[in-house]
Amino acid sequence: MGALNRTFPGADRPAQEKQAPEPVMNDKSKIFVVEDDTDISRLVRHHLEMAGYRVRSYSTTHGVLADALKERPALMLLDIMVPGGDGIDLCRQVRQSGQALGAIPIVFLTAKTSEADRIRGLETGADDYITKPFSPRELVARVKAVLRRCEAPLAPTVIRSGGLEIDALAMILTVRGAVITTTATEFRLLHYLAQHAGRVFTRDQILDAVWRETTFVSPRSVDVYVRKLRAKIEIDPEHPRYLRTVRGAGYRFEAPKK
Amino acid sequence: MGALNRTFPGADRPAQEKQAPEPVMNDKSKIFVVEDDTDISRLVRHHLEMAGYRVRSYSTTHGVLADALKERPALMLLDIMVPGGDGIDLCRQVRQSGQALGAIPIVFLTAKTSEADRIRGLETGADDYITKPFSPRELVARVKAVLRRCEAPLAPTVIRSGGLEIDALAMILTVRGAVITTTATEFRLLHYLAQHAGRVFTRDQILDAVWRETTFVSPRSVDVYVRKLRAKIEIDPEHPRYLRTVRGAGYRFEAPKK
DNA sequence: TCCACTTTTTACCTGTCTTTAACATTCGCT
DNA sequence: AGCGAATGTTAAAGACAGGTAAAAAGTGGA
Repeated sequence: MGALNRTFPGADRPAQEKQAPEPVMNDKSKIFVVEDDTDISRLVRHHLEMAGYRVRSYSTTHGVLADALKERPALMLLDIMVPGGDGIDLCRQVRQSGQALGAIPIVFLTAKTSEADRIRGLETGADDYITKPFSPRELVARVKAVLRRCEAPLAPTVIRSGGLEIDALAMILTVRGAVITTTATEFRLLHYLAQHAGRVFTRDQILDAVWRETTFVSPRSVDVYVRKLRAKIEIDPEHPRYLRTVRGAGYRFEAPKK
Repeated sequence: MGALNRTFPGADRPAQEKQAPEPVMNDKSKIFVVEDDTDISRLVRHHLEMAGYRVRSYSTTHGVLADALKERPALMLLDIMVPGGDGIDLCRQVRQSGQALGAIPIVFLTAKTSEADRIRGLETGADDYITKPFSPRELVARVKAVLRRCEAPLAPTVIRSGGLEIDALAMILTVRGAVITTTATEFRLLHYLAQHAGRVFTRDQILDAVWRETTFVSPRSVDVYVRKLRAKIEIDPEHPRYLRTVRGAGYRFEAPKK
């Protein structure tokens, strides 16, 4: 993905379409946290680090923008009220910083449940909004979710594999030339497995990745969806060649050899 | 709905890719539960056991820390209010116990929805927070999720050794160019031994590492699996060069020299 | 509201895997 | 060589994982 320069900046793009910052790759695991309450800051840092991110903390907005330009974090977590200019201002600055940072995902963090704040935050272009108190699980889940959402355009938008064409942006599945309709869950599942073709996932891992957070679903649901997908994509659903069962482990997507 | 509130019938603990045993190994399936309400305690125990965990219950915090140091559970579920010092204190002690236990995941359990408690709990370093009443499914799902998050995200690389290729991510075994199908247990066994090539393991050590903890299996089962593997990977199963028997001790994996 | 559709659970069925136990063989020792 | 212990081998019973279908539960629109 070494594309150097995409021709046009966000000019005619719909605002919400997260455009991958092509020119300079961000650091996929670095997260900036701007939060003045040191307890919360430590807490957040700890859990993000446990989840495998590298964290840089700030207690004011001072210097954040400059550092961000240099270090290109993957995401910013901003307390909506911090000394030295509040998070909303910072968010706005980031969004206006042009191509360099404009697309970076921003998540607000706040004790307030106030609708007004919430709306202001989202209007400035935040990607999500977490109100304190939050569980670490929720925090990490949402950070992951936002990153996942923003990652999609980075990955090739269309996965082509042995007669399948999975267009994630358009959510269109084409099987050997024919467009096949799928439900949202079916599509996400297929997309996820195909994206990591060759790797085995347990049902639990699949639930984590494909199902929405906060739902607690029996692992056997995965089986049901695999079956539905097989009916749609396999030449002979009795002898699946794309969606392989790995007995005792889970499922694996394979591109069948000719 | 005859089965009232069962979780998933004992079945579904997917054969998790048993990862390399890290320096200090906790007991991957043992959970401590500290809860004074015996009804809830029994309920929790029951559902965790159904999900394949071994549970040790306490009705006060007394002795918990000492036991934890000895038994190294994989996770602790603490009621936030228990007699004999509350769960938050215990959590803090655990977190301050240094390397030994400091990283152990802790999940709070509470009837309170009080914001204050919630924040206090999370600030002491809990990993999640479940408020009563909770559904058994949620309980199990969250415990699993926390454990999964804390697992070492070690990327098992492909092990290549004298004509064998053991790809743990894909769960594919290739022997001198040919893909060989294996059962999950066969694969885990081979993977484990190959990962620690050159070292002898007793049957009991192998059972501990490769079999799931909750089952009690005769050590001779190992012999049977070694035989199956030999049939699949050895050039001459009569004179094994990969899976060597160490009489009186156990087995050892070796990469045969050309 | 009803209807159509998606999601999720549940139960049953089948083929495969696991485990044990019995018997055979080999090894190390005296 | 002979003995006992450790390991190899085999087969069979039972457990279990996964496929499947159908019901139940949830959703959204007309």
